[in-house]
Amino acid sequence: MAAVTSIMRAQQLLLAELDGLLRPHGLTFARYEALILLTFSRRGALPMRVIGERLMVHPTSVTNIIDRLEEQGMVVRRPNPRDGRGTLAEITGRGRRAAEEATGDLMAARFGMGGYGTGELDQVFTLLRGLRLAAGDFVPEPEQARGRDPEDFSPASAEKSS
Amino acid sequence: MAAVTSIMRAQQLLLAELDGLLRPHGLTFARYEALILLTFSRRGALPMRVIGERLMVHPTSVTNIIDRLEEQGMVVRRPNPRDGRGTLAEITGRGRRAAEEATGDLMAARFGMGGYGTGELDQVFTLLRGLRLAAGDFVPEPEQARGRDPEDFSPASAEKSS
DNA sequence: CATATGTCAGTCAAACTGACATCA
DNA sequence: CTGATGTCAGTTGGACTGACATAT
Repeated sequence: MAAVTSIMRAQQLLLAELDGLLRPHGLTFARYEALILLTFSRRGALPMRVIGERLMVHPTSVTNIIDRLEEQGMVVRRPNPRDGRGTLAEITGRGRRAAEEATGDLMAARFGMGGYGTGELDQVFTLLRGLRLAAGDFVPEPEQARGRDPEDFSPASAEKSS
Repeated sequence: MAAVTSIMRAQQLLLAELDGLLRPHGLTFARYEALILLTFSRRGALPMRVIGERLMVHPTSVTNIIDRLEEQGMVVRRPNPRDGRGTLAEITGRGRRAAEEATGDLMAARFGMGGYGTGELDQVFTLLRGLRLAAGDFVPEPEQARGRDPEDFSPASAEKSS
């Protein structure tokens, strides 16, 4: 139970700090995650369904998140040329700029994990990996290849399959 | 960033599972935490302010949580005899029963941490302890209920400055 | 007086259910 | 036809701000 409480509280504290850092950029962590996901996709665009899968959020939450990003001009909706039912969310120049600036601030604040060394950050990731995998989360490989972004290989395959 | 994402996602998945387990008991995790806190207090009653401190939640959130628990008859409000401004939240028999039954269900489900051994649970707690302490959270002493696992290698470093 | 406690009204972002139109 | 996709309307639980009454 102490472990569960630790995860809950750690998230609560982290989210408060990160949302505070993101607010000046007009973003919340949920919207920031979606923006980063689009940033790392090949074409800067992903089907709504894929965004929901990767971020593990409900379809209506994806609609909500993209609604807000679209109002802010950080994303535009386009019909999916490969699937008449589908909609693509595509990041705009303004979206890329916002993501870039926000990431700069987050990195300067060490993502709220100041005081943790590389080894410890690695332990956190590794320890929680099992929990995420058991729940069907898409978990990237542990980082080591610097040139390759671990989240960059999925969108294409997901698009073709639909 | 991967570590932060892991904490966020782990919490999201855990919370969904725990809330699902608690729903039949008419509880959410937030309300369950408050109930447990009262259970472990000496007199089964605590000032609202203390509840907010321990759970790291906003005063208005405490009001909200206690409102709901009171509507459910699991808690009653009493004036604090020691402070004319203050209010005590006191757990009722029904509240104790609900907490007990809910805890039974959670333990049966291993608090959503099935697949984790004692040593790993200990690592999670120890690793996140530094983050919580840095934010001023009230963190209990590490558990020694079961035999200590000599598995943790860098517990001290997580506690150090941050 | 200033400060602390708790509540109230209202806002906000998010997660959800159920229904639905559309298309594969 | 069934099933997948995305949206809409509405609800819920929680976090928050600002104002406030009351008491230390």
